[in-house]
Amino acid sequence: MSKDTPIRTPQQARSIKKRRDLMDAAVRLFDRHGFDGTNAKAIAAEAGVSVGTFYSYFKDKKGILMDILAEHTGEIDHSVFGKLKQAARTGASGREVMRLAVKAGHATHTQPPGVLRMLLGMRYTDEDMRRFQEAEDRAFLRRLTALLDSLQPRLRVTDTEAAAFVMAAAFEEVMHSTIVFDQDIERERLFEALADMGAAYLFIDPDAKG
Amino acid sequence: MSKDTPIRTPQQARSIKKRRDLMDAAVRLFDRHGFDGTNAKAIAAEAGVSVGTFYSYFKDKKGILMDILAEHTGEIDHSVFGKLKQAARTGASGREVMRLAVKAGHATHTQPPGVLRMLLGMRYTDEDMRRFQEAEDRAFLRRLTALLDSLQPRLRVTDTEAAAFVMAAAFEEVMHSTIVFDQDIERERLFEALADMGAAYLFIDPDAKG
Amino acid sequence: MSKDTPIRTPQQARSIKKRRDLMDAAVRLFDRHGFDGTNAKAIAAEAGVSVGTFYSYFKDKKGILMDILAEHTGEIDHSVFGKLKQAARTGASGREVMRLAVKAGHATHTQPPGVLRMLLGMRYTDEDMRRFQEAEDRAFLRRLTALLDSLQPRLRVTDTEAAAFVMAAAFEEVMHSTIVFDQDIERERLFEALADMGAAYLFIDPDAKG
Amino acid sequence: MSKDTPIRTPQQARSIKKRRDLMDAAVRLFDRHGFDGTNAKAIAAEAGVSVGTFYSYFKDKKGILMDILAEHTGEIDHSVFGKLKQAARTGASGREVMRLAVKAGHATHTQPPGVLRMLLGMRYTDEDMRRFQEAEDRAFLRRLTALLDSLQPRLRVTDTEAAAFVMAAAFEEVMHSTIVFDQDIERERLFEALADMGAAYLFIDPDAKG
DNA sequence: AATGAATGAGTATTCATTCAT
DNA sequence: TATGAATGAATACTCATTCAT
Repeated sequence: MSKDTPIRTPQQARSIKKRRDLMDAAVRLFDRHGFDGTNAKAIAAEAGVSVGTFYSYFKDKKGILMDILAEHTGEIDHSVFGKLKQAARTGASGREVMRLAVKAGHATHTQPPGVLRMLLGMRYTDEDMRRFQEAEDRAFLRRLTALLDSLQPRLRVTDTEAAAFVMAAAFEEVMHSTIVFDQDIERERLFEALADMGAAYLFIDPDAKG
Repeated sequence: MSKDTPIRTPQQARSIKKRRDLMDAAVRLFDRHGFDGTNAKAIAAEAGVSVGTFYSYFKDKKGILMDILAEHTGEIDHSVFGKLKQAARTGASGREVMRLAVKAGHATHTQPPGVLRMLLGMRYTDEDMRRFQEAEDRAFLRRLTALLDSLQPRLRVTDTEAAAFVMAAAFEEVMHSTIVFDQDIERERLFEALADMGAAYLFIDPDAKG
Repeated sequence: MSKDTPIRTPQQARSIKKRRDLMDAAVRLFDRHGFDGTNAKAIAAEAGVSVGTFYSYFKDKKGILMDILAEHTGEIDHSVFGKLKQAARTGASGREVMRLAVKAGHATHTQPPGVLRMLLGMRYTDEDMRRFQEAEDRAFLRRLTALLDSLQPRLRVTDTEAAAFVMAAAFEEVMHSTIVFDQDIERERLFEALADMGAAYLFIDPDAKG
Repeated sequence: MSKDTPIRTPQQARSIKKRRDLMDAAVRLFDRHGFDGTNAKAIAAEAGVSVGTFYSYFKDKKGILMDILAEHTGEIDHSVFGKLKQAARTGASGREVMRLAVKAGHATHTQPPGVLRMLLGMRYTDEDMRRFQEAEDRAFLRRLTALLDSLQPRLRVTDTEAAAFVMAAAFEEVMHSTIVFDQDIERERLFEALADMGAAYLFIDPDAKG
């Protein structure tokens, strides 16, 4: 019931490496076989340790997933919004800002495709995952809305919150589609269309220098 | 695969009804508990028949899912594209066409939310599902591209294929989000933003009557 | 969550036999290895069926135990109290009644020693078991108290409830000891002492005919 | 068994304290969670040392239990039998002796209820435990028999060995019941009944002064 | 003396699917 | 046609114990 066994937060170099190894192994296997298709024993084996060791570093099979996830979070926003704000401030046109956004959005998706697929799937399947991503989405939307607000009065949209939502939706879906599904259309054309969409939708004069 | 007990394609009225009952039962349970959370025995029980009977109507647990899916397909395209083409031909403005599209797109999602969630999740999880939906998406894109082409020369986009993709992506994601996830923003505002996005992105003069 | 899979209550002869076989197998293994030392797979194997079958007849590993237990219950009280009341009514002396009681109490313990040991152990270990046996004990005490009351005015005890408790405690412990532990003293001497104790403790004149 | 790292028998003060701490910690946890519900790591943590240290003081998880047990042994007999013999020698009536016995028997159970429950359960479960307690019981019976013999010719029982067994059984069971199980009857009534039983059963004239 | 990281065997339970009746 | 009893593989997680440091 009230058992102890707290999860080890490694300080020693060897411990840190082992944790790293386990997470890398997990990413490898999740990428190949998905979450349900991967079991703790296999992760441990792939990392060259025993199951017991796995469970001393991670509370759960889901635990290691959340930890992997956490690594990919936070950096994202900073890089994306940082770049865009700076561009807007230094006189870039709406179209240029959107092209940057597409590039940044793409750069953001660093996970192996299989991992991304798994993550996306679990949004619909796993309650914790849904909550986690919902929180992330909300935070992202707040920042995007703020960014749009800061671009006024160059914008043609007035409900920036809704506009942010629609833009984020379009971006996400296009990004994910190009990564996890086979597409007939080359990625570059899609990215260009995406940037064009943003430029035409959001800006009064997409090509006017800021 | 090469089994000798082929799946019954029911001709008799009673058989047809039983098949119907099973599919309805499955939808009910999938909606409540998802795909993995529902077992064949439970579906049979909910439909008031035995597991054996279930397996004489459907090859698989996945089999019934695919059959359910198949029902919801085809009708969709017709209704959506039919309405839009007619509107465009009878002098609707770009904005009006987009508003119609949003409405139609929304009307298209007739499945119970839980079923939609399950379906969306399985896109990323199940190979067969992915293939099925990829095929559907491709067909949809072809028709949407054709629709856009038929709207020339009123459009500002030239790569209609890419534009169709981006529009479809935005629509899908917004629709799905509003159905399966909790949103802070009211649906109507999102729909209006979506229509506005399409109008501004696609059309040279969104408010000009066709 | 709300899965179905109700436990099969067998009507067909073959089913009944299988259930019987499983329970007999379980008794055999519980007797030899105790509850924790026996796993469902082993019970199934001993009964010549698969684990799956085990779980279609019993909810749980504890389920089969409770079912085994239930078999040994109820008959007990009837036989014991029936005999004693009749003896008292037909003029038996206090001592004769007590000798009967000892005999009946002993006859009541029909389980194999290992099973009894397991059951006794689980009283202290398993919450469900504790509750079950507490309920049984309470019922038993009520009946025993009533029996004593019906023997008035031949008794020297006045607080029949407490007397019943003490008598039951002594009986139980002696019975259990002689069955599950090694004793230096021959069982017959213990039984005679037990009857003598009851006679001297409860009755004003233990040897007076009723 | 033939390992070369023998269990430390502490001579230094610090060692003795550590051993004490571990045993106290174990008692605390055993009381709360039982034997199976407590693991070596938890005991070590509760005592503020490492698992390794635990295993340098005790051979086993069972080892610490046996050591705890050993502490509670021996003192018991002395106190109980000492008091009773003295009372009998100084003119107490049979009833008075029995009342003293009840009081002493009760005072003897100093362990926390959870510990007692665990111990009682393990009698039936663990071979070592059974042997240990069997040995204790035998020794206790020998002394009790001797005590009874010393009370002759005031006794009505002749087979003092069997009488001792029955009395011990009744005492033990009543004590344990009142400690580890919920009872409807107040302890005092049970204790009075117990004393009355002993008086009436053992003594020719329970109220005659010795 | 002390630490605590590492090991890995062990177990209850579910469920898709088959097939004898 | 229909039944539902039977199968058995597959999986997450715990914990007593060791031993290199």
